[in-house]
Amino acid sequence: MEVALTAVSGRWTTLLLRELMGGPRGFTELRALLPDLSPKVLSERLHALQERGLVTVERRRGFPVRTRYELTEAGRALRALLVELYATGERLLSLTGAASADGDHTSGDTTA
Amino acid sequence: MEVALTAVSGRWTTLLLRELMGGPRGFTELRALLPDLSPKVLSERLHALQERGLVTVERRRGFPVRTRYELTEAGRALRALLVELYATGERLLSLTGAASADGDHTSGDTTA
DNA sequence: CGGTATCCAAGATGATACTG
DNA sequence: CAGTATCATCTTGGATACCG
Repeated sequence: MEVALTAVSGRWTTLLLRELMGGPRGFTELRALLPDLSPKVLSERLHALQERGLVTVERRRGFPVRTRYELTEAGRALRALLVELYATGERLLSLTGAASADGDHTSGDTTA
Repeated sequence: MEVALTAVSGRWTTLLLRELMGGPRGFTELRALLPDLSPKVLSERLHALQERGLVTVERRRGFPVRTRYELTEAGRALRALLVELYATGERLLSLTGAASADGDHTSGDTTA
């Protein structure tokens, strides 16, 4: 559990992984997707993900420089965990009586 | 995802939840189960879990004082997440080439 | 038994500015 | 475009001692 928790822990990490699940992204592109994430922290997260073997980087020489961050198979293996985090979050919100975080799908039934 | 992640984040939190999954426990009992967890941090975790509605406390007057910490329904709703954390951890370990944490079910192939 | 109060060391995070 | 360097600060976790 430690390794899984470490993989997704740290502020912005889950959001960053979520963006990468949608396909390869560049540095500035990620900055735009996550506007409140400072370049320093983004850089740190990306390096951490690389060290854990969850992300690979591909650099295209030329001008301007192009970089692509892409999930490895191990990185993609986190999808089920992210889904479970989301599902558990929803369950918690309904059990503890808070409002849903995004659109209104608390309507009929959140018990499923 | 934030709420689910918050629920299980923090050092010792998953281990603490794991113990509580086994049934109600007392403070000193938890200390014994998690020897390296200081009383201050245990106290903090327990309060945090209460604030999030994941744990309830029952105090028995008399002597000596008896306290029982018990998971609420919301707290028990975390079981699936803990299981997924474990499963994802295992998957990560085999994909990134580390040794398995428990029994050997890495048999097939770690060379890829 | 069941905690709380203090103090301290480390790490995480963020703002800002600068480089290739 | 794609980062790194620096600095200040907030948050965590742990050791220890003490209280009801």
